[in-house]
Amino acid sequence: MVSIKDVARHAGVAISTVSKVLNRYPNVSEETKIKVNRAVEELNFVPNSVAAALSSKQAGRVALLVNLNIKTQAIDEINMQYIQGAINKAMELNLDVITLFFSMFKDRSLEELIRYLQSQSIAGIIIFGMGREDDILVKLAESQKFKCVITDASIVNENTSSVGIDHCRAQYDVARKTIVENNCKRVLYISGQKDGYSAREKLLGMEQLVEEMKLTMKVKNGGLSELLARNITLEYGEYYDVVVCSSDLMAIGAMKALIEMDIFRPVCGYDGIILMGYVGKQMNTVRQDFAGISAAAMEELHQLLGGKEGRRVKTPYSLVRIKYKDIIC
Amino acid sequence: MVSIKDVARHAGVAISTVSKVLNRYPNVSEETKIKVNRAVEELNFVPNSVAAALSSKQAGRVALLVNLNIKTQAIDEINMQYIQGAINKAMELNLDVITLFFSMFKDRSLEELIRYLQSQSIAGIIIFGMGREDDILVKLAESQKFKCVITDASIVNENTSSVGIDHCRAQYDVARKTIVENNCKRVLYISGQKDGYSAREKLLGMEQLVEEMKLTMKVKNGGLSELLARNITLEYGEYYDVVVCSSDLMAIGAMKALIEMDIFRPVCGYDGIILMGYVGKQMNTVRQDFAGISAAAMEELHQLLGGKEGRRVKTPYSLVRIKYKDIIC
DNA sequence: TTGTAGGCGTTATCAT
DNA sequence: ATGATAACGCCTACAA
Repeated sequence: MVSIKDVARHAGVAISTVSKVLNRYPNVSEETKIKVNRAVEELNFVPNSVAAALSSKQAGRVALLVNLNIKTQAIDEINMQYIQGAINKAMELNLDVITLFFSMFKDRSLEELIRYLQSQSIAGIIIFGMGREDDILVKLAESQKFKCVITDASIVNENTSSVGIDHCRAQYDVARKTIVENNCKRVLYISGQKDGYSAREKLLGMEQLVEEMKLTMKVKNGGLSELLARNITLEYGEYYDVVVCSSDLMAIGAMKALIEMDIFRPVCGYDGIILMGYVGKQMNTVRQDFAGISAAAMEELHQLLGGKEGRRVKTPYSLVRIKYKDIIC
Repeated sequence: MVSIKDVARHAGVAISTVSKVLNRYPNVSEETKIKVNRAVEELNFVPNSVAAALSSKQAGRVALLVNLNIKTQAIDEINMQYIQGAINKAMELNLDVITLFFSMFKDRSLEELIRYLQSQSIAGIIIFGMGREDDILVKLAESQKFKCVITDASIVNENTSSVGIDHCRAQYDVARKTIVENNCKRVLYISGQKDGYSAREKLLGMEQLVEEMKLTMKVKNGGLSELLARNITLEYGEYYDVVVCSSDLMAIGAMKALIEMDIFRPVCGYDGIILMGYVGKQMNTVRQDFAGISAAAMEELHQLLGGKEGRRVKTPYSLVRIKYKDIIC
């Protein structure tokens, strides 16, 4: 393996000089820069990121914490895009990434988790799909031991940013569109995890809408479960004009139930997953660009690692209907 | 951060002694082992794997190479299970993992790829879902610069193992079952990527079956594309008794086409993905335990890193029908 | 502006 | 059986 030492020798300068050039320090003459860069080229030198990570605590090792729910593989799509977007952006930014799953820490303490991350020389973490029930992770962010970016939540402090779409507005938008299109009055709203961060925001959006349009609304907690949403719909569906769901999976459960009941009610979902195209009936939904969100999260983490303060970053969304013909290829 | 040095001091021994205890070297007295382990406990010491990786080339850093096809997110399920199974097993075995995607190396040379992996101190790699067209990866395995495990292929050499189910038998089994159940004679077989490793094996299984049962068979290349399978079925479906597909996605495409054509033909798939439950019509398919396969792959890589020779590892499979009711939760 | 040298936390090779 | 000590490859004061 060709090391910085070889480059230094080849270029006729000191090791530290090479390091400075590589890390774009000021106070290096154009001339030596060129010498060094040529040596790098000629030797095909690629810096060893492991050594870099060991040497400086600043080095960008990043952990992805993914909330992988084994039971609903249908939404692996979302996590996969999260992972993909993050890793690709990380490569661009020259950050090293390790991927971890919530389940790995289910019965570990906060301290253990922190020690594990430290043993991996992790400087920053991104948490995907955290809910209120994942209290270790909430505490992890609040401990501020690491730079931290969270999607779909709203913890913000000096070392923590949140990235994601405006759930309140998005939920409002998609529900309004569906309701107006179908001229509905009585809304059955199947919400997500109780006490989830985004669940609260979405509910807020619904309440605004209800007030504004003078609707009536029944709220049931579907726990992000397709089955629960199905059962709720079987029980209450016929008494309402529209079923608004805070996730596509629940929307699918609701729609399948309605089809079985042989009654028509418009249903709208939330997320924009491909699976929506396989259900037969089209529904309005909110398309989030998950890969984009996680790329933005990585970018934001990069900023935090560079010393910037935590903040809230809003990402764009759009309203769509997903058709089978559009998604197959 | 508490380091090996602290442990040494706390236990009243030398650093190297601690290291020996931690890595289960022989020639350490019971007494000192106990002393050291107590110190480890008391200080909550967790070894820094980055430093270990830097110090010893043996250290187990592993790269996952995943073939992520952005266009067919429906099968992210498979890759997600691969990733999950591998990472969980790696944690068990104390191996560090980084995840990479084929797309990152699309227009890079083999040498660049090797250098990149070396710069990450990677000792072993697992390649998921490689096809013949990914020639860089084939060369990567053949270069033997790293210990290597491959799923769904069959490169085996001193430093390379292959892990996966017996595609020839599995394809034979699922097709036979479907054909016998429906008493078919004329088979339309939609195969996968031309020249893919597993595609060849599956075709072999079909040819055996055709000969054995005295069937006639037309083989069309569906390129693992739902759309292509759909079009093939639209064109040829009616002239055959059964449509055998070498992937679930293609089976779904075929089934949807048949439903549109309003004719019934049994269809069978391959992989056992959840999406099969959303199509409405049940089909026979081969269920592979992808997480199990990748766990086995990681285990095998661990063996290779420990000095064992490459080999072929067969994993189990089963024939199933996936029903909507079974998969929702 | 450039170079020297110490350190990051381990592992591994020697002596002892 | 145990302990110094030199790597591993890089970063970064600090000195020149």
